[in-house]
Amino acid sequence: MLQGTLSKRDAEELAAALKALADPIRLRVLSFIAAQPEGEACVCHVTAPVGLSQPTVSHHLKLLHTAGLLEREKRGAWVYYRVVPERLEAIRAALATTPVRPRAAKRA
Amino acid sequence: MLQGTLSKRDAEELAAALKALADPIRLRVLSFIAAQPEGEACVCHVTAPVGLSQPTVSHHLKLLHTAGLLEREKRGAWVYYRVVPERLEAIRAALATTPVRPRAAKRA
DNA sequence: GCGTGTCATCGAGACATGTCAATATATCTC
DNA sequence: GAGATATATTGACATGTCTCGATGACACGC
Repeated sequence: MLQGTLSKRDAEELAAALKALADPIRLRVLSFIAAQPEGEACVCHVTAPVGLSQPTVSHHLKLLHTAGLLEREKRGAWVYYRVVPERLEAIRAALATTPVRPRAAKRA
Repeated sequence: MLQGTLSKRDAEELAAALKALADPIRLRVLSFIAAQPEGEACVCHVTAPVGLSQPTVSHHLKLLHTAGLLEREKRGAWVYYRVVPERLEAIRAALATTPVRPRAAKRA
């Protein structure tokens, strides 16, 4: 997708997605959740590893969710977050400089 | 690289690289330069397409250069910038969730 | 050397972001 | 319903980022 000059709208969209990723805390949260055996984690489970207050973690989770990188599922009093690999893959594909191989980005 | 939980340092490094990309102007600048037939462009050539002042464009170019995404070459009064595809590729590789195929990330 | 053109840096203003304490909302248990 | 636990929202503060005009630094041609 980085072949021709990006349109204003495309650039803004891609930048918004990258902005969600461009934070060390959010990257750690994302990788932490992805690394769970069940592939999911509730907020209270994430707070300790990153060493920040619960509201702050909640805020980051919200940003990641809004960016489509995490999906949210409420189960009782808990809220479980799970990574959306397709979304991450789409962002990676958007950064490809070499012509996108037809197969690689196909599965949505 | 997004397999285990990212270390603090790795997360900060990757976040810094993504921060350089996470701006619509910089994405457009990057794609614009990459789209040039010669693969390079001088500052004055970039200013008009993005519609911002010269100091602002210079600032963005500096950020991209600092992040290792652009290389700088001075030729007379002009300064030419060129995309460093390996750097972009490294960032893409760092975002891979699926186990990295041994071949893909090999060429540094 | 002087004017012109290109690029970088500086300083300042406007705005966005990360963080927390305090509070609100929701759920479960008793 | 009261108390306890989990999560989200609010308000406030500090810090970072984007942008510009003004200025500085360098190269070229006369």
